[in-house]
Amino acid sequence: MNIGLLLYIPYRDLENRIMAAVTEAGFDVTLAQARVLQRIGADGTRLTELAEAAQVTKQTAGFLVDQLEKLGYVERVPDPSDGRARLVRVTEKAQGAMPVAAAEMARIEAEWERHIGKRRMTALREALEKLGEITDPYR
Amino acid sequence: MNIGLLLYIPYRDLENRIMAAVTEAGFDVTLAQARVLQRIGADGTRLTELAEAAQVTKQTAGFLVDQLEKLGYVERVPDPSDGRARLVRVTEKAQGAMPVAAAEMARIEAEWERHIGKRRMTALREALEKLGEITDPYR
DNA sequence: TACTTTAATCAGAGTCTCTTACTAGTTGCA
DNA sequence: TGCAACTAGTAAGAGACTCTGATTAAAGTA
Repeated sequence: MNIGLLLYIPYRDLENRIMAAVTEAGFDVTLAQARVLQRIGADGTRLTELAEAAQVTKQTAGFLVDQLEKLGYVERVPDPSDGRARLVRVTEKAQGAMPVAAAEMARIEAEWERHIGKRRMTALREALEKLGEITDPYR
Repeated sequence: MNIGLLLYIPYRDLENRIMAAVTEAGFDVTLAQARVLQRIGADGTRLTELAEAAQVTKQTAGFLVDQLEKLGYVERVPDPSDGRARLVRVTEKAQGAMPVAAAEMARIEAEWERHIGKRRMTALREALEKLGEITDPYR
């Protein structure tokens, strides 16, 4: 079976379940918004960096940040080190969603490990991390 | 690092490269169209099955098949076993694209194996296949 | 100061996907 | 047989996402 599909199937399952858990907990974000939200660092992140990390154009990232801002999940503050730039930061509201996502992720990982075994799970992680070295464009 | 991202990064790289190779070879299909095209079986596949396999609604699948039909990559023929249904089949034109995609995929897999080693690659496949048992909704 | 680059935004369009509602053909069962 | 329930597919319309191209403002540089 096609390695692409093999990678995609569990990824999609994970993503769907995490989104469902977050939505269930009352946080109303879309998948695209979540993908951006996820990349925002603790001290705030510039839009351009966000766009690169999420692999979308700056326009798209800006569009999504606009929505997140309206929903109260992020705020834009001036970047003290560069007058042109602004830092996107997550608000307290968004921080409430993080543990929900993390808990669901932990639950899924535990399930996966139970099904394929601890050894295979470790091997999976190791192989993927090594693969990231040549497939991650932002590293 | 987040297992979801770990899965997604190589997947995305693979997909991007295959799409680039197919486009380069003169086949003008979009990603969404390719995702549907990929699932069509040798004897044709019903729209509903296609929608399920690609995890989109019937309407979306129909929309994409319409486009593929206009582009000459697929054709719809009556399903002899059910008067309501039609079978979507790939045309000769589309069959020309398959080897291009397959060749690029083989090239990528070889690269990956060179980087992470034969043993890890085997372990990766094995883990993913086992994971598919619980994460593939269409199995 | 003038030129080049970079961060972000604006305007507009195209693509993808969904929900709801519908038509037509099939199947199960009284 | 005849009808209710189901299934395959389509239609209409809206919303979400993403892109290209152009613009503004601030830095950096010669």
